[in-house]
Amino acid sequence: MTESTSPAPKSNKTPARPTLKAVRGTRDLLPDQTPLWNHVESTARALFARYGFGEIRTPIFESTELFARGVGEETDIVSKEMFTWEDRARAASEKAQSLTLRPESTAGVVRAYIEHQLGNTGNLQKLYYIGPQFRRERPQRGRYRQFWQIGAEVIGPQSSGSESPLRDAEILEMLASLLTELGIRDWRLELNSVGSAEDRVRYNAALREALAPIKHQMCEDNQRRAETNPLRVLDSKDEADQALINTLPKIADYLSPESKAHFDQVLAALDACGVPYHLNPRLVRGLDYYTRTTFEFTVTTGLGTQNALLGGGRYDGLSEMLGGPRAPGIGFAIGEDRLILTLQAQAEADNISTAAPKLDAYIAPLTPAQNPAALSLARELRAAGLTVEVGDGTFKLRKSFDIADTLARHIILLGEDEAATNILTVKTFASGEQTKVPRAKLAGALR
RNA sequence: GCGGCUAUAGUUCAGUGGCAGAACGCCGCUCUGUGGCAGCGGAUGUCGUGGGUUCGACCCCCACUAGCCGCCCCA
Repeated sequence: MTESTSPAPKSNKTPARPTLKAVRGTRDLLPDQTPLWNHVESTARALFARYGFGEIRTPIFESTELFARGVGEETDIVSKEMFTWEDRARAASEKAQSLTLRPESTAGVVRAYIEHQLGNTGNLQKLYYIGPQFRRERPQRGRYRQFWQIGAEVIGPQSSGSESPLRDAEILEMLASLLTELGIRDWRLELNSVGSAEDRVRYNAALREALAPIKHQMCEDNQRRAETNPLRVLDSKDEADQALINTLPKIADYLSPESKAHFDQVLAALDACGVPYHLNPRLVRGLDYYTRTTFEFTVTTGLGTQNALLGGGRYDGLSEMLGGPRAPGIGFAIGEDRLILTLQAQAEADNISTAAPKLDAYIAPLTPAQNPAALSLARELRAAGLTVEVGDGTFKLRKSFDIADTLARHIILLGEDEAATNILTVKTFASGEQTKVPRAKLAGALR
């Protein structure tokens, strides 16, 4: 912070500088918001630790090619939603390269897994991350250009058990526990298997064949999807097309015996844990890398049309797509912004405040002469672990009380008497009780 | 990227082609070491930005920007 010692004289003629604002789709989280964010994040961290996950922090930008190869060139995310720029070479030893703000984190995590040869440990890697992601979409409630995801990946060589249906079920059970622990009430788990890469090829062919004679009866979007990505037709919300969509072949009928057995074991483990789910044969994910188990948790409170709270699935071929060893994996990403919106909407419905808790004490020096002693007392109490704010001796007592009541549970009056005797006057707002407390016993009395 | 709605005080919102408003909040006083209630008083602001129409625009028109809703997409 720099202090301006010689303020320029203000002239009425000086045109005001244009106000700078957070750019479209980004926002500031102010101190009235961040306690809830921190609560969500610390709850997630503690829970992930119980499941043996460790935190990974990957760069916020990566080479564009990573996302092109990992997420898929043809996906909307890569083809039209990325913040990409050309980073020019600055020296002969540097190469110009295309860089991109990460639109999701799984590709980066798998890149790190390959780069650091984490598979060579032979152990299953359980990694989680919390951080911002960037997509150039039209902003809306629950959809921002910089948004936050809390995600986790389970990945490793086959010998580590990374392909086991137990991993899928463990992830889903963990998510159910997290949402429950956070107090999300009306979550719903939608579950599907999109099969192995080979299953998908056969299913896609069947879909195209089934769509060919009927697609012209569908809406424009679905006609386009029928050509470019038939799976996405299943996702369509177009009401008029629903009847036709229901006649299309089901992915379940195209799963190989292995894929089906895998999925059945996932379901069996979920049943054993008592985690409720809804099979949704039309649940397909937008990223190319998903295979077999795919899922989505939705909520009905607070999000409007953006009701997907989190999504994820298995990505058995992603490592190879990025030039790495065979390393099956499964992961998810929670839309933290949406999670917060849901919690806030619930709190509002319940008439519960999400405000930060009050400070333990507010110290009110009664005259400016008491200011130094007030700060010294604050230092002592803070060192003892209390949360403390200090007023100012120029404030009138009434103002001190007003401020103190909005901020803190107790007010400590520090005037000449108190300074002389080292016995402080403490008033508790909740009870209205006022007592004299020796300085040495103050910290204990305020807890 | 497409369509619709919206933008006025710190906040929530009224408002009329002719002086910019209310409530809450904020500040002061009544009240010099005991607040919250009450009474009285006070300050709020480029009426989102830029153009246009008009004697005159916060109001009508256009463009832009941003937010919200739906689509698309996704978390």
